[in-house]
Amino acid sequence: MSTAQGARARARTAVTAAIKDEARRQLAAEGAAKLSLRAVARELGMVSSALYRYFPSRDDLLTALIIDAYDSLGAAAEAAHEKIPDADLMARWTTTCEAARAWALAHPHEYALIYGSPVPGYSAPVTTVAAASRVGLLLIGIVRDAHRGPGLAGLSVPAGLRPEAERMAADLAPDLPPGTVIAMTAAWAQLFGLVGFEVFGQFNRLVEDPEPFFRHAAARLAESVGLGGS
Amino acid sequence: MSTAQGARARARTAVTAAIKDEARRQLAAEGAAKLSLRAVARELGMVSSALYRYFPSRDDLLTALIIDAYDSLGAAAEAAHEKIPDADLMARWTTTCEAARAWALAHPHEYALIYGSPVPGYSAPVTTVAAASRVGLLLIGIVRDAHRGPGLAGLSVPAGLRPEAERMAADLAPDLPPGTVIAMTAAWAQLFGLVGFEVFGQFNRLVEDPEPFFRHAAARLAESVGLGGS
DNA sequence: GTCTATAACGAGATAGAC
DNA sequence: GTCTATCTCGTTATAGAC
Repeated sequence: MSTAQGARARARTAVTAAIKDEARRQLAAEGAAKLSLRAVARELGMVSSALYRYFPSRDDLLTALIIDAYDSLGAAAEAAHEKIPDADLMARWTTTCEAARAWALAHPHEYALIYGSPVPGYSAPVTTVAAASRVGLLLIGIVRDAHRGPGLAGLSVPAGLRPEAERMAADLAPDLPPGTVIAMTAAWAQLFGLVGFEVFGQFNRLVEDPEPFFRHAAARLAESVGLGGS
Repeated sequence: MSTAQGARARARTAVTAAIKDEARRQLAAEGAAKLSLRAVARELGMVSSALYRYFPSRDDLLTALIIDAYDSLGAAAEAAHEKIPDADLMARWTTTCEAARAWALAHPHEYALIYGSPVPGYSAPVTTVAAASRVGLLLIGIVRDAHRGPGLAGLSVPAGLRPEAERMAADLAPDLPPGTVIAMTAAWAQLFGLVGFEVFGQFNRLVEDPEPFFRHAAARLAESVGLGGS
């Protein structure tokens, strides 16, 4: 794709990338709320109006950064996951979780952008959901493979949650038991609860060596969706 | 205490409260990053320098808002918890979790302030930790009571986590088994992972009725620290 | 002593004329 | 695309009212 580009298109992608790089730098320094097209332009030696040829608005630049962050996280998780043998379900799960944690620690400001407080006045468009789902889909795939093997019992759900569980299963993974889909959704949120607490400093002065702590918590999360022990 | 106040002191608390109220309003509208002393003063019909009689700096105002938020959350959780009979450990746990969720949904911007992305350039002082620990202490108390009863087995920890587990137990709850302390810390982070995903909209278009979903997840969290079933 | 108001600083954002 | 005049901000020094 990039080899087939003309010079004009190549220049355009280069400038687009430079804009996003500078925007990410500002994200780290000032936070998403203060991201300003003018400041990005100034730092790049451009005039602010020139930026509008690349991003029609500040919100569109934000959306691009969000999609990039989700994709970067998703790609990191997928790359780590691919190296594990298909049969080792538990290792596939924990490796994926650890890759998500490692990415978040390496990119705390982009992590804050996608899993932190919403940016005031900004509402993410539907265009972001595909990228946002990548880690979740990876985890679903692992649990799906576990259910292909010998009889793995579905997890139970209380009566009041039954309709929601069935609706969610139909939406997300019709081949999985509803109780498992519920447990996976919770595990997904809980995984990012653990990651967020570490990245945002909530564990400071409390957990001294977060890596083995996280490793253990991720393994227990796997059990909560029916993988491994329990 | 407040009845023994003179007129001077009463006026001072009233102005302090008005400043914080207005600051909270701006928090909701613009986010913590854009909290401005001048804007608060303007809205109150004061001059910005007058605010320095009440808060020595913008960061001190932020700190006060953070402590207030933690205390408000803690008080809500404690009030809900108090109504449950001591013997019903599972209900004490789930009620506390549900109170935290309800508070977060009712105060999303204050929730973002304490559990969302860090405010750029601001670092929370140690003064905040007492208020920040209230919910955690509540949960520890429940599990402690569970261990007072008949033989409740401690949870296992892998060898690599053993030293950390023992250090954390010594710090947080010397009377609880180290594995349980680890599990509780993870459950605490996971609880706010669930709450945060809902408050920040990550469950939009995914979980239609979050209340029974959360109720079930909180009950399963209780099991993960050794309460009830499992 | 306790407060509020005026004025100013240095730094940065912004809007509009050119 | 550039320049300038006018905003904002946090913060301080100072002077005066109660």
